[in-house]
Amino acid sequence: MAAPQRPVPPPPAPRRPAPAAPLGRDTSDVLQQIMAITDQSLDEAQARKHALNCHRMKSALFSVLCEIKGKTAMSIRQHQEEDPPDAQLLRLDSMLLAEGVSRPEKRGRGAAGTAATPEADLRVSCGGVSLLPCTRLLSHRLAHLFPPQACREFTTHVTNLLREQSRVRPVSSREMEHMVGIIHGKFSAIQRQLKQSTCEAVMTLRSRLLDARRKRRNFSKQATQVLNEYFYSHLSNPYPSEETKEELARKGGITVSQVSNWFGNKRIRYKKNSGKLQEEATMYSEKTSVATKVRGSGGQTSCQSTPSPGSCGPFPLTSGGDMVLTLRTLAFLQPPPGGAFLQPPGGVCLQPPAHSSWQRATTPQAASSPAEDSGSFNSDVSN
DNA sequence: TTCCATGATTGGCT
DNA sequence: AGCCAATCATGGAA
Repeated sequence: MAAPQRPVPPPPAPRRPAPAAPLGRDTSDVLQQIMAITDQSLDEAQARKHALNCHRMKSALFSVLCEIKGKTAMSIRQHQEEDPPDAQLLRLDSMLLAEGVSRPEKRGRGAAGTAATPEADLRVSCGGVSLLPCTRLLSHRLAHLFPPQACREFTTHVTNLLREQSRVRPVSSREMEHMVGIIHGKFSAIQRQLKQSTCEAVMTLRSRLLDARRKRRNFSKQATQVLNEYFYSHLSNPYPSEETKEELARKGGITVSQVSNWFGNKRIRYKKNSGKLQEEATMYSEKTSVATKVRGSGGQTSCQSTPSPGSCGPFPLTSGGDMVLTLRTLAFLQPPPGGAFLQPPGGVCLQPPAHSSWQRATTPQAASSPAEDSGSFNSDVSN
């Protein structure tokens, strides 16, 4: 096996008059100074830089570096004059604009008038649901993460750095252009990625909101019944406490906020249409009446939880006394259009109670506030 | 398809 | 924060 070829040693340098210091040592000194320059303080570095610039070997070293670079320079890709307009970026831009996340670029004063986007235009309508807070957040995030001047500033910084370096090492203008091109490329990649993720976030939000609307389902019969029973058995004060709401939510298999919504809607609709809902009220009253009779005749008599004193079971509506009051309140609180009070099923005509204040709009004679009743069944008893 | 019922949302009020 | 009133959007019956 042949011995590997050894590189041919460079021919011995022609003899010259001996310098003040050996050449090799001098060169390595200069190189060491260059290498160490980054570890020094600014002042030290400035001083060292000046010393290097004045060094008698500087021009020789510079030309050697140029030569080495000329031989070993990587093939710098001919940088494109100007990137063709990125279709994807344009699409993302127009989408963000449409979504209200970004604002149209203002091109001079004349265009500013048409480009100005009022708050109302930033509203992302999604079936009446506003995405504005989210788009504001995204817009802010986009501007914060990617300020428009960032690329320009960074490019200027790097160019200055290269100019500075060109005093100690060869930096061609082509190389600088190449570096600028790289920076622009990187920045537009970041920009594209950021815009894409923002678009995705907007789309996700939109679809979630649409789904939330679309997936509205009527409550189960169980839930409706539980809610209606409570409502009609507390007609004088249909404002369940937080605990009661939780209990109702648990029983109906819905959330507490759905219970709140339901009571909000129910109160308003009942007030608006109490005459029509009379039938429903009677139905639920009868249901609770039957349930009460069943329980009273040897059924459940034990109290499970008592959210309000004086009532038995999870809700006051299960008590017999409550039933009586349900019928009474029904009679009191649902005046016919003529204004006369209904006669309760028992046949006894009762006077209107003073606690029907939640219907103040329709029964102005009411005096007390819901807070005074506080969902307690005792308030019904007191009347 | 229309109409009504109903659950959810929003803005204003206290 | 809770409530009211108005409104929107969907479900479901006719």
